[in-house]
Amino acid sequence: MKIGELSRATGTNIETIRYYERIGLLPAPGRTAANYRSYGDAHRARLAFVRHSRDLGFTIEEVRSLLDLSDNPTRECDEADRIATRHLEQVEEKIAQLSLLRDELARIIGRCRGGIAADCRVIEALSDHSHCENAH
Amino acid sequence: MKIGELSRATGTNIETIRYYERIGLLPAPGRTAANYRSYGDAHRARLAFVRHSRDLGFTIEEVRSLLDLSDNPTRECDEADRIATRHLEQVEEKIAQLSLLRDELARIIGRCRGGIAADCRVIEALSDHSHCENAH
DNA sequence: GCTTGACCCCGTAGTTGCTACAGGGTGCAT
DNA sequence: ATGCACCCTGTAGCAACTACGGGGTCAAGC
Repeated sequence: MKIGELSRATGTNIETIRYYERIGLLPAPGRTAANYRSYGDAHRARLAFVRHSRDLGFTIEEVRSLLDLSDNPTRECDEADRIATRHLEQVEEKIAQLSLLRDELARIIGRCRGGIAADCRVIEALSDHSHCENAH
Repeated sequence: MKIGELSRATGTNIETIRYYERIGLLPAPGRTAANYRSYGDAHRARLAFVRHSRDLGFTIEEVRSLLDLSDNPTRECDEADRIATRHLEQVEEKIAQLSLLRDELARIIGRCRGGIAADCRVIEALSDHSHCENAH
């Protein structure tokens, strides 16, 4: 298939596919006589793996390691487990941070009664960190 | 005070302070005879406002609008409220997304029993989106 | 008086993960 | 032959910094 078809099949921007090839995440495919990229099922599966991993929030470098493991199926999978576990920890930490943020924002907004900026609780709260309840 | 002192006082990288000045978020301060930047309390307060807003996740452009309101205290504060409310919605959406992610990751990792990559559930789950329970 | 070190200056390039051109070629239908 | 959709390459842009190279300034210590 040509790049446009692969793009539609995987929900990936064409520019992104070429970008992945450039940084060595996807192998360079064969070319047609007209120098068009020509992909097969293996390419599609690999790109799906990449997209799925990226959607789950893994960095490009993490995806590279995971692909590497996937390419060498006799290797121990400790590393995949380690990468995923560390990522899960990061996601959990991010959720905790954002929850504090959400509470702080809700508290700030809740105090605003409209009117002019001089009396605005949002502006005031931003000016003075000491009004905060959480560390952020 | 000089830039290093302001940096320590606000917990802001020196390069970041110069960057904020370059993009017009902070006013250019006076200079000493040796051409060193010289800051006063007003600068420190403004930078604290910026840092606090950035810590709360507002974009630079949002901070610009909020600073503008803060500089013009007779204006209506509807806009500050609108910016903060929209931002709160975005934070809540992000938390919801990350929570789905966390569940999916936990589910994937929970299935891994160690061993070689050929049998690794993490790799398998990444290869095949159909194993997922959530849309992401 | 001269060096050492901490601090400051500027301008530019790098980071992550794409996305968007500009300026061209290809392939098929009308 | 001419329109149109599709493809190619290479480079530049985005956010929000961060790092670097190559210099100037200033007080302290020998």
